[in-house]
Amino acid sequence: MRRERAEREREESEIRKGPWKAEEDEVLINHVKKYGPRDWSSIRSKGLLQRTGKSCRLRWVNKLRPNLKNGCKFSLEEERIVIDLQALFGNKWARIATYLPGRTDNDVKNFWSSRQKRLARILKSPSKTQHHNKTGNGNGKQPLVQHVSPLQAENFSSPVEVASPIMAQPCSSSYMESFEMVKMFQLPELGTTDLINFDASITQLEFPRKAENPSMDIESESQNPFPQLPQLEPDLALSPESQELIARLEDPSFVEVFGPRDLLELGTGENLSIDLPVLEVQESYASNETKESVNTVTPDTFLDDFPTDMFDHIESLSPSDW
DNA sequence: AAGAGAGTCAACCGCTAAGCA
DNA sequence: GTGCTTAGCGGTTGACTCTCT
Repeated sequence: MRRERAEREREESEIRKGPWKAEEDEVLINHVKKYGPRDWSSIRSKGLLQRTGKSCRLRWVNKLRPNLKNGCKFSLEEERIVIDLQALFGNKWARIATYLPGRTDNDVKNFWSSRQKRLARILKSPSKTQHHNKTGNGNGKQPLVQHVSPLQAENFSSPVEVASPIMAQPCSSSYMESFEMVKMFQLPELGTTDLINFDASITQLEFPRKAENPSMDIESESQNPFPQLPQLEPDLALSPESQELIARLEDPSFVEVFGPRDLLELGTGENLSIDLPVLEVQESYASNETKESVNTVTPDTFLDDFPTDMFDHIESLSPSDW
């Protein structure tokens, strides 16, 4: 018994852990070249590497595999895809990653957990948000958000608004950066009083063709398979938790963190849709399985991090309040 | 300049399903 | 049918870097 354990310990001590060296990578690559991405455990049994097969596989899948977008931040389009597919599939990172060429499940998972952390941090920091309200340009009288009736909310699904203007920048930046971009526009020139028109204005700046001819997207949108959030009953009593969250939504820092698109999602529930750039997506959405998923949004979706009643009172942003 | 906190990334761990003897 | 091995997946952790105060 004791000998067995000692032997096991000795064996385990021979297993290398931690960061991979370039030489190890080379050995692993050579192995894959010879035998293909399989027989991972044989790498150790042949004495090529002191790594477990599991570790070898992971290294290959996450770092050494060809065509990986290593060191490249998620583009806005990729972010949008992850967000929407997470709402659809739940934490099925490997599955979501199949819609993102060059991305691994680990990438997706890391992206999502970062996002969740950011969200958690924002929701936990009332002091900071209060500070913003006091020191910001606004006098605090004008609400950051305006009430949107269910009827108005329906209009939010216009093609222009659905196709966010600052998407589709390969290998670009996060929501924060894109929001910086938005802020760079001279807001008064946009001559709008609500975010929807504001959004459309940016669309005109960036994608004039699309803005001139919104019907370009109608077709794709009508096929849009992504889940639409259910219309919630207005005038429901808010839980204290929701009231606090709504108070924070009025804070510009919330927008800075999640970006206007996220706020739109929260505000209307009509924007949980994207123009999917990747192949199989449309196809798979047509499947029965996916149709089911659409109707049963998983409990761990981004939106489910919020109390359900809070959406009743979320309203659209006025650019002048930014 | 230094420390704290946040963000990012790579790697490990535990669990499960599939394949096989 | 059962048990073992392997591959794959999702959760978690820890090191490192960046940013802010």
